[in-house]
Order: sequence, then C-alpha cells, then structure tokens
Amino acid sequence: MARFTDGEMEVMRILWEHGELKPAEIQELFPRPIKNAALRSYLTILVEKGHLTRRGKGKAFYYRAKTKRESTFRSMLGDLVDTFCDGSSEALLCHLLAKEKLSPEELLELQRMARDESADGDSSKKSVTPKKTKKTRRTKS
Amino acid sequence: MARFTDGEMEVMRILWEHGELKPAEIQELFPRPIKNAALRSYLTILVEKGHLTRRGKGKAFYYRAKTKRESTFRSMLGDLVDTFCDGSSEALLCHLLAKEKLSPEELLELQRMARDESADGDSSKKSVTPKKTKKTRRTKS
DNA sequence: TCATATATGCAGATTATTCTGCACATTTAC
DNA sequence: GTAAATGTGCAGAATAATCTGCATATATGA
Repeated sequence: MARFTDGEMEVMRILWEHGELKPAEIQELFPRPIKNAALRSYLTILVEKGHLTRRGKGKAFYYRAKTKRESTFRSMLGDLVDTFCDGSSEALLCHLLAKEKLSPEELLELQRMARDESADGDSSKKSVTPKKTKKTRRTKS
Repeated sequence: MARFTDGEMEVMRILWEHGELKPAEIQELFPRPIKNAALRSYLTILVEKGHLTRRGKGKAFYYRAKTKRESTFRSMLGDLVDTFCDGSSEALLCHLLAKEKLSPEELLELQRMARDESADGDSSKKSVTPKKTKKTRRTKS
C-alpha cells in the first residue's frame, strides 16, 4: 500500500516527527538543499496519493501526514520479509539474532522490555525505537 | 548501493534462485505475464547498472546476478533500520520480539540455531530462511 | 498606500522506468 | 536451400518522479 520514493520518504519522515508544517519549514528541515517549488511538487503528489492532508492556516498551507509511520514501517518490513525471508518474519528475527551479539540474559531482558513496551496503550503513536538500548548506529554508506 | 524497482527486483530474485538464465527462461518464471522485449529492457538496464553480467552461450545471452542476494538484503534492511529505527538494528530486533509470540525457551533455541547457522562456512550463498522454523507466512496484502 | 517578503499555481523540462513494435540475425527442421 | 522458431538490437511511446521558472496573490510594515 505505502510505497515512497526517496524524496517522498524524506517529507514523510519530517512530518511524522514534526506533525504539521508549511512548505518553507519542511524545506529547512530537508536533509539536502532543495528549492521551495521542488519540495512543493513532492507535497502535491503526496496529497494526490492520499499520504498527506493540508489545510490553510493564515497565508500558507500546512501539511500533515495522513499515512501513519507505524503502518508504513510494517508494510515495508513485510515487503522485505516477503522478498528475502520467504514471508517468515521469524526468519528475519533469526537473522538479527545471528548478527546481534547478545548474551542469552541480554536477549531475555530485551524480550521482556519489548513485551512491556507493546503492551501499554496506543502503540501506533509511539516510536519503534526503545530508549536505552541503542547500540549499532549505522553510518551512511 | 543496491536499489531496485519492482520489476528489477523480480528479475534479481529469479536469477538469485536459478543462477544463470536466458531471457526466455526468466520470462517463464516471471510472476506476471510479461513480453520478452519488455523483460529484456529490464535486463539491459540491470547490466548497465552493474547488477547483472551476461555472456553469449550458443545463440542466446545468458544472464547472471552480479550483485549478491545477501548484500542486497543487508543494504535494504539497513535502509529500513535507518529510516524507522534510528539506525539501531537492536530496535528492530525489539520490534520483532514484541510481535513474535515466543516463549523464552523458544527464543533461546532460536538464538542457538541462528548462531550455528551463521558460524559455519560461506553464509553469503545460503538462504536467510531457517529450515524448520517457519510460522507466520504472510499473505500478499 | 506602496514596497517587500512570503506563498501559491501552473506550465513544462529532464530523467528514469516500463513497455511496445519491428527489423534483422541465427539456429533447426524439412 | 528454405521456412519456422528463436533471439537480438533499436527506436521510441507512456507514465511517473524530480526539478525549474515565472506569474500572481496576500499579509506586513513603513
């Protein structure tokens, strides 16, 4: 359902994080220099595709993500699993277990944390990233 | 590094699985009906991009994947992790742990299997999918 | 009121992807 | 040798993504 090009994904990321912005604000947050009009053509397409909504507020239009971050994540993860793991997300888990050098104790602790995090309340609004367990920050290849 | 469109990905999947094929053979394995010439335009582009090699064998050209399945998987998984998990693959692991309903015993068994699998020999040629642990086969959404 | 800054609307250029059509070459069967 | 089957090369159409330029509208401040 949710497929994005690179430029579109950058826009979505910014709006997922900041909620509601006008083009000039998105432009400033954009990871590379981009002309205002070029950015607006992304926005127009994303509105047409139904991934964004916009409303006039004062002089400008303000844009907001309609497609949710969590559902996009699930969808893209599902595509990856279908392509490389024969549809089994357990196979992906297996792959990560092999890569992450965790002791059995750390692993079980992580599972407990993951359970707690997914148990309470509205998980769709929450970040996927746990708070205290960052480790392998990737550098841009 | 490795980015593929849908059509290109289908070609790569087929060649990853079957090794070396000529256009007509790929055409038959393609998941949807596609004309031979349309398929060949994919192949031409993939060769230009450096993802395939080809060699004349008899009358026809035979194509082979140059870009490896494992490195593509890692690259795409890395992109996903960068976009949605703040670069931490441990965060993705956390997400999967929350989704997969595994007992601690099953989890540790899975970790042991994952370790064994990644330990022996040339892992780049092996499937990411473990043999006995399939469970949540996704249906095409 | 008028100039300036800010925002939008729109036309279209550029490139990449996907796909079609057709001419021509080579192998194989008769 | 000749026809049919199979394969290649190439030109280009259709669509989508990316980006540019410019005309115009509106709010703000002197």
